[in-house]
Amino acid sequence: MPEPKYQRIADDLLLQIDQGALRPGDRLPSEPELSEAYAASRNTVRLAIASLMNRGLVVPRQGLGTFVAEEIIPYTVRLSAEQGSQEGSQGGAYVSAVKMAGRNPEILRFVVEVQHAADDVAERLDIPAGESVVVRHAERLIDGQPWSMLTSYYPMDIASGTPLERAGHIAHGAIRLLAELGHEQISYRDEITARMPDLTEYNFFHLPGGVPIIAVDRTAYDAQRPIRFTRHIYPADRNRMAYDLGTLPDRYAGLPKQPPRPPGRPGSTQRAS
Amino acid sequence: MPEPKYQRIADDLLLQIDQGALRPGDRLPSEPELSEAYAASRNTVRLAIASLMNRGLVVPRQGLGTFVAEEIIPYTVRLSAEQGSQEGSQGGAYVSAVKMAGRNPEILRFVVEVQHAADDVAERLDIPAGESVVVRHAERLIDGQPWSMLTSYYPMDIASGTPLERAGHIAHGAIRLLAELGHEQISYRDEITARMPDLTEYNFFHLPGGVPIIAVDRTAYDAQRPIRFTRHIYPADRNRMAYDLGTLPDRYAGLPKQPPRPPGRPGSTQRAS
DNA sequence: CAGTGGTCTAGACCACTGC
DNA sequence: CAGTGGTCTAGACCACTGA
Repeated sequence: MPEPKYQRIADDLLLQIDQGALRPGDRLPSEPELSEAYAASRNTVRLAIASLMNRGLVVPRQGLGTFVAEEIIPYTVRLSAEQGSQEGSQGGAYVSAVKMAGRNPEILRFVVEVQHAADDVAERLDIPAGESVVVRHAERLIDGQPWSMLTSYYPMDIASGTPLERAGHIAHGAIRLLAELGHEQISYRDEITARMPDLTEYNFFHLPGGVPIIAVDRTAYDAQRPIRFTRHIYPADRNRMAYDLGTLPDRYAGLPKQPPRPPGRPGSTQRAS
Repeated sequence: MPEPKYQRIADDLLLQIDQGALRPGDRLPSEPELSEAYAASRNTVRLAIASLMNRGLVVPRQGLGTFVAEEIIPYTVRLSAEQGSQEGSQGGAYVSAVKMAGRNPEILRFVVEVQHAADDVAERLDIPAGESVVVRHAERLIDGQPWSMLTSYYPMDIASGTPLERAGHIAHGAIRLLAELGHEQISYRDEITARMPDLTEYNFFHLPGGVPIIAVDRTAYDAQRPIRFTRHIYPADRNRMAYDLGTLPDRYAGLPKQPPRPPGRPGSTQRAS
């Protein structure tokens, strides 16, 4: 048997989804129905469905059935700073950007603490591993939905004795505060990776199966040294990151309202089995 | 039973991996062994292992056993252009950048064709959907390993009658050629998303389970309009994207040689179940 | 209530690996 | 060859949902 039976079933369902016979929101045939239709045991049918779940194509709902995943309109996060208005982190920049997009931002579970720097944090801040750092953690919502988690790390010698090491919001944003402290942010490096979520992320974002997260690690510098390291975690199904480099022609400078369909390799909609 | 048995087994194995009792490359106990140890059926054990596979933590090898996934040192892709040396695509920029990192670049399956623009491509190029576009597709290797796939789309009126619509490499890179054609690239927008791989990507990259791909969609502009749209696909387990914005202090300007451990939420190594 | 997916068992045969 | 994971069956009981 060159093609396992469960894969044939999965391919068949996939085809129906791709061709539109099953549209987003539609219910799949129940497991007993599929079992009958393909002359397979229920376990085999479940294997097929599991492979679709792992790719985020279908979502099971207890007592109801299994449904083709709905398409989500991604929110575009602009990560390149316009001149003069550097992008903040916990600060007002996020709130105003989201409001401008006609959506409602909230901030949850704001936590401030002192930790020993892990290897990756220490390397970015150019301090010895294990050194104390001030950590500010926040969880953001948009329109009541969990949208991103972020954690900022400040070198102790910069944050110590400032509002940064105390809980609560920073009046005009952390970047402004850092500048007043003599550490004007003049550059940053972003490092972007993607992976499957860990348990915390999975729970916070209510992620369905088959949805990775995008991690944006931003190291901010003043003229001499790193002044802050921030890790943003975004669920990949409802976010996309954007960088504008150079000056775009005026009419293309805005962000698209209605983003086109999510990227795939055009001309082949087939998914991995 | 608040905790299903298969999840308890998965959590237990996860703990052993996190705590180092099982290190990368180690073989897990065989399924019959686990079945015995946890007083569970083999199917239940397999359920537990499947959940670890879906997160890319373990890799099964037929006839040998199931092994803890090896760590991979990611290659850092610098996506921000330095002034004066705009980043190319199929061109020499990639080859020289990789060589500079002491690795061996190759290009596979170079394909050039004319297609009708899909919605997303048409929107980026600001042309009507279905319009003809010149498509150039390439697959890249580094050190013999599949590393990225890229597809560039050119508006017909720009590429027509030029080397762009013919197969083969462009002498000094496509950007230089575009400039000579009167379309100097002065800016671009990158849009970054992540998702699970489709079948083509899965096969080309030899992806283990639980590894997403990163898609970088770059729209390049001259002073007036979009002149090219490029979609890069990178496997997320061996690549990270980097943007430098502003001028970094000299000693921090280079890319890190030995990247630190992959990002997670520091202080909690637990993964989703 | 009947129907759905979630969990679990106890078997079976196969293909592949290293010895 | 014996041991591994890959596939598959035919049952069972449960928790959850909507009517």
